[in-house]
This record gives sequence, C-alpha cells and structure tokens, in this order.
Amino acid sequence: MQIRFYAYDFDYKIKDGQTYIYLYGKLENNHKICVIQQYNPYFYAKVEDVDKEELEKRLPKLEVEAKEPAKVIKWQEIDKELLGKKQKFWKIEVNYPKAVPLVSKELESWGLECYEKDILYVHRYLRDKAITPMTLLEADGELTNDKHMRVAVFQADEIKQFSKDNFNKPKILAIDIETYAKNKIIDPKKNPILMVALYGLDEQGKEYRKVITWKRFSNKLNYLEFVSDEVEMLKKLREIILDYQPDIITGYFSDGFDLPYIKTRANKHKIKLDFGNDYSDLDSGSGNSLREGRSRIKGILHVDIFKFIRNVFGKDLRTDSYSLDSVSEELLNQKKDDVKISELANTWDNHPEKLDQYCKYNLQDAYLTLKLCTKLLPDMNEFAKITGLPLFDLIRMGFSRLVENYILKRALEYQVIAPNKPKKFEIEQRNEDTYQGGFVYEPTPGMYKDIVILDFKSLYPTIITSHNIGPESLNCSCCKETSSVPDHNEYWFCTKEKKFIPQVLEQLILRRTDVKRLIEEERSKGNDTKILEARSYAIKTLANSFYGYLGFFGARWYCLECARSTTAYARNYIKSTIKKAKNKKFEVVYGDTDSLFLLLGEKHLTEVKEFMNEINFDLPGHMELEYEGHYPQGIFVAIKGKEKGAKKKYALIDENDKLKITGFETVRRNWSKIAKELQKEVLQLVLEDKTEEAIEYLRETVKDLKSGKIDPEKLIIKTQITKDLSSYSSIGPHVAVALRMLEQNIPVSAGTVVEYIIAKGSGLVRERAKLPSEIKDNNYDSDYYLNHQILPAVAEIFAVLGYSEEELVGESKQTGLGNFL
DNA sequence: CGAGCCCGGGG
DNA sequence: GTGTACGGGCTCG
Repeated sequence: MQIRFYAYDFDYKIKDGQTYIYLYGKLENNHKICVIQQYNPYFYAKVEDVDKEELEKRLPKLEVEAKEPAKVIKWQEIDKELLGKKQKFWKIEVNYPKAVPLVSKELESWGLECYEKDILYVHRYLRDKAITPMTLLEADGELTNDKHMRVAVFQADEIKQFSKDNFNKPKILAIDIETYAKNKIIDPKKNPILMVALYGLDEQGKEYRKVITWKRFSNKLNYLEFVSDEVEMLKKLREIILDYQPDIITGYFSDGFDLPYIKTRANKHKIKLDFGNDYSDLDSGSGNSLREGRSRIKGILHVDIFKFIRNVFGKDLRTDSYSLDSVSEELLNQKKDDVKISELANTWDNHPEKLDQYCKYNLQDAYLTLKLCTKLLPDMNEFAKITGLPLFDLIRMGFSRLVENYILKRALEYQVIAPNKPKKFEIEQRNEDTYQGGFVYEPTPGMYKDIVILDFKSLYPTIITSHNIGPESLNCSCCKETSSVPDHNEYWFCTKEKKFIPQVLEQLILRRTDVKRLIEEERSKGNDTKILEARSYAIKTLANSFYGYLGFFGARWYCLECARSTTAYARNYIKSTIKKAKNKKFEVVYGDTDSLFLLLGEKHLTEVKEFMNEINFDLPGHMELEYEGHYPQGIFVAIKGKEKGAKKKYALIDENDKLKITGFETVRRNWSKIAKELQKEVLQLVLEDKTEEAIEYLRETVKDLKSGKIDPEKLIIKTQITKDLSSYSSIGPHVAVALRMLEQNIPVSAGTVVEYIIAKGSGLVRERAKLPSEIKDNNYDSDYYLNHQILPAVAEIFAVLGYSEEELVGESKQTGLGNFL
C-alpha cells in the first residue's frame, strides 16, 4: 500500500542486526505515523595506490570487537572528486551506525584514507534519499503490528519526496515552568517546580490553555488547575502531553532550563516521563547540567525557539538581548507580564493568596513562546528545505554547520566527496592562521545629522561567485598570470571553469533572485508571501555565511587563501567606493566592510541614487550597491582615552525615534542596573537632541549616588560561581563574597549567582565586595560606581559632546566630582 | 600583559 | 549519540 505523510522527527534503531531509519510524522488526515526503512550506514575509503585484491580478502573477515561486533556488509567502487581531483573510492557499508567509526579506524590503521565517517546516520539517509523534512513524502510498504510504539508503524520499501508542500499546520504545545528560586539560586535538585503553563494550538487553530500548580488559593482563572503536590503536577503534565499528542513541543531556553529541570524533578520523584512515541523517556542528556544540553522526545519535535533565535534569526534583530521579553517585544510587539519574579518564592511561602499574578505570568510566557514558534516556523521550515536537515538539528546549529550541511547536500549531485574535519592539531594550526578582515573607515567621533547608509548587497557571497573563489579553483595551473587578488599577488582563481564551492553558492544566489521575483509576482496578485519571504531570508543568511565558513577552523572545506582573498577583494571595493563618493563631494563619516555612511548635507537623495547607479555600472557578476536607509541623527564615540573614533561602536536613531545601538555592551548581568538604565536613557536623549536633559539625568544620578540615595538594589553586580570554590586559582570579587557567604552558613555551590555591592574602603575590589545585606546606611563606594559603572557607561557618549573624560571625572577621585557636575 | 573566568537564556 | 558552542570583556596575578 501507499501512504503520504509529513516527516518531522527522525531516529534510527537496530532491529534483528539491521539498521532502520525511523521517520516520525503525520498523515494528511492528521493521524500520527512512524515510517521505517532499512538502510545501511557507510563511509568511503580511498583506493588509489592500494592493493585491491588484498583488500577484497581482508574486508569480509574484518570484525571489530564491540558490544555488537562491527562488520563490513558490502563494498563498491565509485569515482568521486576530492578537492577538485577525481579519484577512486570504495563505498563501504557496515552493519550499524556506530560500526562506522570502529571499522574506518581499523582501515586507517591498515594505511587507508577514510572519508565521510562522521556523517550522522539520519542526515546521511535524508540526503541520499533526497527527502526533505517538514514536506510531503510518499511511501510504499505495509503497516506492521509493532506493539512497542504509541503510533502506527509502516514499514517502507521505498520512500520518496511527493511534493514540496509544507507541513504548515502542526499541533504545537508551548511549555513553561516557574520554579522555587530563593535568592536567585536555581537548583533543580533542591527546589521544586511550582507551576507549569501549557499553551497549545491544534490543526484547526483551536487554542488550549492550562496552568497547573500545587498550592491552593482563591482565584478567577479558568485555566488554572490545582493538584496536591509536585508529584501529582508532574503526573498531570505527563498525562496532558500524552493526551494532547503535539507534533511540536516548544519552549524558550527549554533545552537549557525547562525540560532538564522537569527531568531532574521527575527523576528525584521516580516518575517516568515516557512521552516518546516508542515509550522512551524524555531525554535531557545527563540531566545535571542545565547549561548546554539538548532535550529530545522521540517522535515529538522539541523546538527550543531561543536556540533558533540565538543561532540564526536573532542576528537580524535590533535587540542586543535574546531574552523572551525583548525578543517578543520586537517580533510580536508584546511583552512579558511585568511581575517581580524574584518575589515568587516568598509569595509562595507567605502570601499564596497573591499567586494568581504568577500564574498569569506563567501562561503569558508560554503564550509568547507559542507565538514566536508559529511566527518563525516558516523560517525554520525553509532552512530545513535548503539544508535537508531535521528541524531539531538545524535550529541548534550555528551558521558554519548549516553552510557545511548545505554543501554536503550539493556534494552528492556533483559526485564530490567531503574532506575530513580537521583533527586537534590541525585545528590548533588553523587557529594560528590569521587574515585581515573587512575594511573599517575610522569615524571621527561626533554627532551627525542626516546619515544615509549604502551597502553592498551580499558583498562576500557576490565576491566569491564573481571571482570564482574556492579551494578547487585556487592557483590553478591554467590561469597563472591572468588575474590575481588585490594585496595578494600570490593568489589567483581559475577564470575558465566555475568550481564546486562558488558554483553551489551561485545556485543559492540565483535561487534567491528567483524567489524575489516570485514574491513580487505574488504580491501583485495580492497573495500571501510569508513563506517566500522566509525562503529568501534563509537563502540570504546561508549565502552570507559562506565566507565565514571558508575561514572557520572547523570547516571541511577550510580555505584560508579563499577567506583572505574574499576580504582582500572586499576591502578593495569598499575603499574605491569611498574614494568615488568623496570625489562626488559626499562627506563619508563611516564605513564598515560592506557599508558606507554618507552625510546628506545639502545634497538631495536623488544624487545619492545617481552615485549608486554609477558604481553599480562597473561592478562584476551579481555585485550590487544598495540603499539601506536614512537616519536623522547618529553618534560615533571615541576609543576609550583616545581621540580616535571607535570602530563598530555607534548609535543611530531612525525616523520613528527608535534606537539602533551597535557595540555598546551593557546588557550583561555583571553590570549594575544603574549603569544599564543610565546608558540607554542618555543615548536616547542625546540622539533626540536633548543633551541638556541627558546631562541633567547624569547629574541627578551622580548626585543621588554621592548622597547615598541610590537604592542599593540598583547597584548590585551579579556574577555566577561556576565550580567548586576551592578550585579557584584567581579570587575575583564574586569568589570572595561566596567564601564569606559560606562563613555565614549561606549555601553556595556551582551555579549560585552571587550578588554583591562594592562598599567604601581601600584595597582590592574583592576586599570591598559585600553582600547586599552587609550594606548598611548605603555605605556603598560611590567612587567605585562612578568610575567603574557610571562613567564607563556614558563617558564616551559625553566625550563626543565636548565633555572629555577628564572633565567628567575631574577631581572626582578625591572629591567625588569635578566642578562640571 | 597574559591567564583565568564568566557572560548569554531560564527562576 | 557516526556528540560536547563561541566570541568577547573584566579582574587578578
């Protein structure tokens, strides 16, 4: 029989000594299914200059000792291209995935070169079969009566792509927990989960809302359900998930927090969380370290939407912070509930009647997470289509790995074999390789009006394709002397034949052009272009990452010369464009790699456009200079203590009074609240031409600071203890405070976030670092806060306005403040 | 100045 | 799971 289904989660199992791929998904009628198919893992061995007869004899007898002996099943000779050279390889199939590293290692000890021995089995299968996750597939085979699965199992003889139709109506369940965290100590072994919020969206668009908690209080929340204790709450959670049967479970930082936390609590209470479609447990790695795990439920796609935003999507957001609050504000125009989460533990213990605000807050977080997931699903789907990777994996990857997987997919069509990943010593060598990056035009510190930004559209990708830059075309014998790279006469790239890397990149660029044309078409017909826009975005992002990939030490297709040449060409283009702009009497205030900032001055915008046209006329290939935008005002600051303008550090205000801040680093928790608030406010005021108010604001802040009026809460600096206290060789302020906490019988362990305030006195910072509770009569060190928090946050901004650091600081070291203040 | 350590997201 | 991020800033020594 034949079925069609969308596959969204992948796994493999060994059955009767054979390897099967497991594709979990959904039929078009919304029934869940698991489709399995036998497929052998394999790798390649190079057989040039190898005694093949001898090898023929040895391979069948080979058996590497392991729990399950690793064996070779069959082999086949095949012509492949390795870094531009056609060579003979044997494709060697083995009995199970983990046999690949075992057998290949053995063969390497015989002196053979082995390739593609670390390609994940699932990825290999998907690429070989040209099966795209999240799209409609067709399978021929039979249903089996597998009783070990929660869903129907279909054994396929053949699976193929049916269409590229998206799986766009998945059933999604967002999950968010609130935990008991007194003094900000997050410890899943000790502290219980207090409430769990679930926000679902089914295939018909119907929503589901639920908050479960285990302390009763009177309320009017219709989604709230009480249970007797944490154990019952976890059991209820299990029940709901099994009953709801979502395709996707999503959370915000749920890889690093919610799911491992739930897992740890469940383990403690000996509760099974067998959500998996094969009855397997929620897998949160070892479960102990919350930091960088990944949580998996077999057959349900776990999307930690934070990961996708941090790794991929966030790079194009204005916000510097990837907190749920800032990301939601920017993408959804909605915020988290404004609730003091630090008071939850206290409210739980002493004022349960006030818990309803936390339940609302909890549900709102789940709601925002769900919204982010549905909003970004088209984008994630498009990345899945281009790279062919399972969604689970791709959202957890950085750009380099995404690029590499895209290249690996294309490599199959070109009969190209992947070079091996570098080994440790090779990585070390590569890490020592350096090359010059983009050209940054040093700004003159100052405030500027009417800034126009122009930038080269996809500069690096268009340089790579226009100049055929790649490891296979580097210094070819056929093109010596014909053209060489600017600043690097020792490099040239083939001009006769497009090679693999620039070719697959060019395919991306051409595809994007197609997609963009399609967007215009659909738009003119009044159709929705969301998916096409997501596709265009994914292609652009991937294309832009090729250059970085070529210079990335972990890359299979690493090519230092290529990376060097790409930036060398880029510097050449931007410099000559700046020069031409100056010739046209434009004032250039800044430029970075692919952009130039012009002052409009007395000129009209049409003159800018004319200038762009002239530039574009001379550019090769797909290269193009574009208009990015107009900003009424911007500020460029100087390098600390110098006259020179700092590169990559400026703030602009757009026509809607929205700040675009680059390079100002104050979102971290080891900056005090007072410094963070001050910096943002000062930037905003200054760029709105309210310098007087900005100075006034600073003056007030400093005055309050000096007179001890600042709420010590705003002076708290937070630093985490990350290991056993005795193993610190360098005693920083946070370690010193932690040691004193121990003396006071306050528990401190790895994971504790130490809060401290710097108090008056002398000596090292750590000798004056006090617990907030040790601060009496606001005896904080206002000089420290002035010199290490307040001034560093705003000095460079005021310096631009003519108030140099010396003026600002003045005699502050003795008297606290200069005359100016 | 280099080495060592911590930042992010989450309560 | 055919595994284990990354790049940058601050303080101490």
